[in-house]
Amino acid sequence: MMAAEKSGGRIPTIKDVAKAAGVSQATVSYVLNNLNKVSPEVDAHVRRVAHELGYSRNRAARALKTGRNNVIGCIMPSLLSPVFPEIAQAVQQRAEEHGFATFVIDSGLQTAAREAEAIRVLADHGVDGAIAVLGSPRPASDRPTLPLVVVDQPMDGMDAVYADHREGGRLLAEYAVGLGHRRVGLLSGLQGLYSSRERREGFVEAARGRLDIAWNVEVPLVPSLPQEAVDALRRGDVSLVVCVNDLIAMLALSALRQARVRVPEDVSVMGFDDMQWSSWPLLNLTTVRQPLGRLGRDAVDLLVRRLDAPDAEITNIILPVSLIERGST
Amino acid sequence: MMAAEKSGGRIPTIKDVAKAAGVSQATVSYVLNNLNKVSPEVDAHVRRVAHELGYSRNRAARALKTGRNNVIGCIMPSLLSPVFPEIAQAVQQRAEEHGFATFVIDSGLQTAAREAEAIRVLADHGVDGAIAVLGSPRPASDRPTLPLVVVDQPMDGMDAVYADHREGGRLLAEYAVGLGHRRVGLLSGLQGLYSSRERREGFVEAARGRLDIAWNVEVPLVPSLPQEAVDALRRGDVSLVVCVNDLIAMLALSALRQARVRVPEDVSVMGFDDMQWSSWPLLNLTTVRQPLGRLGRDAVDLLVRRLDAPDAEITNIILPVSLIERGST
DNA sequence: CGATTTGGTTTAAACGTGTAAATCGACCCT
DNA sequence: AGGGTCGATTTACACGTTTAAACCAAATCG
Repeated sequence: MMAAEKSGGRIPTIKDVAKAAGVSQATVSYVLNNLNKVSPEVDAHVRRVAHELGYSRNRAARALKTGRNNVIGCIMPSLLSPVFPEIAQAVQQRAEEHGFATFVIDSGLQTAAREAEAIRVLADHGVDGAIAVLGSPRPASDRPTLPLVVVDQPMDGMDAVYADHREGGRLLAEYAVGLGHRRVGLLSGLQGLYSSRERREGFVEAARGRLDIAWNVEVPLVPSLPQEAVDALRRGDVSLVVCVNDLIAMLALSALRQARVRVPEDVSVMGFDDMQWSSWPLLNLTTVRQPLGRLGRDAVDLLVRRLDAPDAEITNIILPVSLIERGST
Repeated sequence: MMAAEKSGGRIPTIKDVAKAAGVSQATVSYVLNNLNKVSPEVDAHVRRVAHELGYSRNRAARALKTGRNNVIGCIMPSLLSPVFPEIAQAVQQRAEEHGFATFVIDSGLQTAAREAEAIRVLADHGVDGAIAVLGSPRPASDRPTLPLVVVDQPMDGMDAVYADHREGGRLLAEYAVGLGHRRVGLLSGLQGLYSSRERREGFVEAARGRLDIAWNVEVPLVPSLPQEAVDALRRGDVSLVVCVNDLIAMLALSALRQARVRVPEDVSVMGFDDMQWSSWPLLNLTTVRQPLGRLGRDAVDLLVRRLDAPDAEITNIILPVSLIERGST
């Protein structure tokens, strides 16, 4: 009742507020942008009138003028894996602290084309920048015109933040040796992905001469194991299975369960990521933790910095990882 | 090289294109909006020039004129539970088919305030409408000025699409009776939530006189079980535990595992949702499937219909559910 | 053959905002 | 008292589009 109605149901503009308050549009604009250019009494009055009218600034118009939308994008290859939502959540929270809203986009798994598309859509829809977990090595520089912070891998000419995957692989190997394992199997990720490659190489390097890698199956990102992997697990010729990430570890646990192989009595399993569920008793997964929250937060900080200073020098942030011992080993 | 540069590095506007093509802005606009108002040869020429210049329409400006942003919001109480991402993914895909981009927002679990905030943010940021899974019963009608389609529950005066939760509860009860269970425990959801309430009531109604409900613990949405629930599970005085959703079923399985209770030998477990993981051997959960994908798709269809016809009559879509038998019973 | 239609194109006015520059008073100083 | 300062406010233009209305030639018609 008190609000709206005044101008015949139309949505109020700055002009309406100005008229109602008996000042100019500029004054209203100054007030609402918190530039303290106006006297306290006028300020208060304008604010009251604006509130009474239920006025809110039109984003399109202000974006048009300022070239800023205060929206950032967050491109994730999937929301179905639990890892990415954890990052996305951190991104969103930090972005909000900076006054940005977050636009989460699921770019899907068939990397190259859809990622470029996602970037294009974001740019078309006027976001200020984006943080992205990319599958493809290069971001199809078709439209380089969108400030991007890459997460989970370094990339030429771009800000990036990622965990020390190689060190994580090393930690897993050291721990396995310490536990007295000798023959191990690897469920590695697609070697086209930086993180998968690094993790595997870190492990293999540290394992050299101390662990026998009986087999090594490359598992794609889809949430099911290839038959080859299932066969390998069934073979029972290793005392430890090292997985490129917790999701695959979970699939491995599933497959082992189905094959009636006990964990950790018959075989041990290790993962990577320490996603939220890994600590649950049902999984209870020994794993390498990468600080997913910090990954997202640091990425946002980096992006905001870049938006403020487009010519700042490129920054790479490498985050530490740590081994989490649980019941699967 | 061929692109840009021409106007000194500045990002090209419609004016630049017009000048370069030797026509008026209006003509360019007509061409690029696919209104066929211009002759084929001019059309082709304008397109070529626009492409050469690397021109793309400025969203802020066109939003300013048209009042349409071609963006919809998708408000989810969490992305960490696997159910919501499944819906969100469906929403995004369908929205894209309609030419809308999707803005996923994690409203968090502490319902009321943050949901209103999410709606406000979306409205402020100029989305055309939103589809929302709400925790609170009423959407804080502070700012009703955003077309909303509610998912997972009906709501006065709004389009909604949701599964037949009550029928789902009934199915669970029938199935339990058929299996010969007698004493059951309930891990129900917050009774403030429509879906939780309906599921429980459907079950209780159909169970009346045929099943004894030994206990009933209300579990909040956080991903851990309250002590009371764990104690009840440990008591071992029931042959079946019925959970309000698969995530809680998963927690229950975890707790049972920790207590060294075997499933389904010692006790059976049933869930609700049929989220992606429930079919995995590790869980292998008997559950009621609600068509998560259709939920999202229908919601989007409803929303675009409303955007095109703001005065269309309110529609409620109720989707069927079905029982999925697996190994946990 | 002049008047009317028609299709293609342009002109020009919005859309709602931000902000530099101009304006306006009130106040101070010599 | 008159010129100068300074702070508060307004004027007025720009941002990049869309689109109704005007325009103009060429084709059509009575």
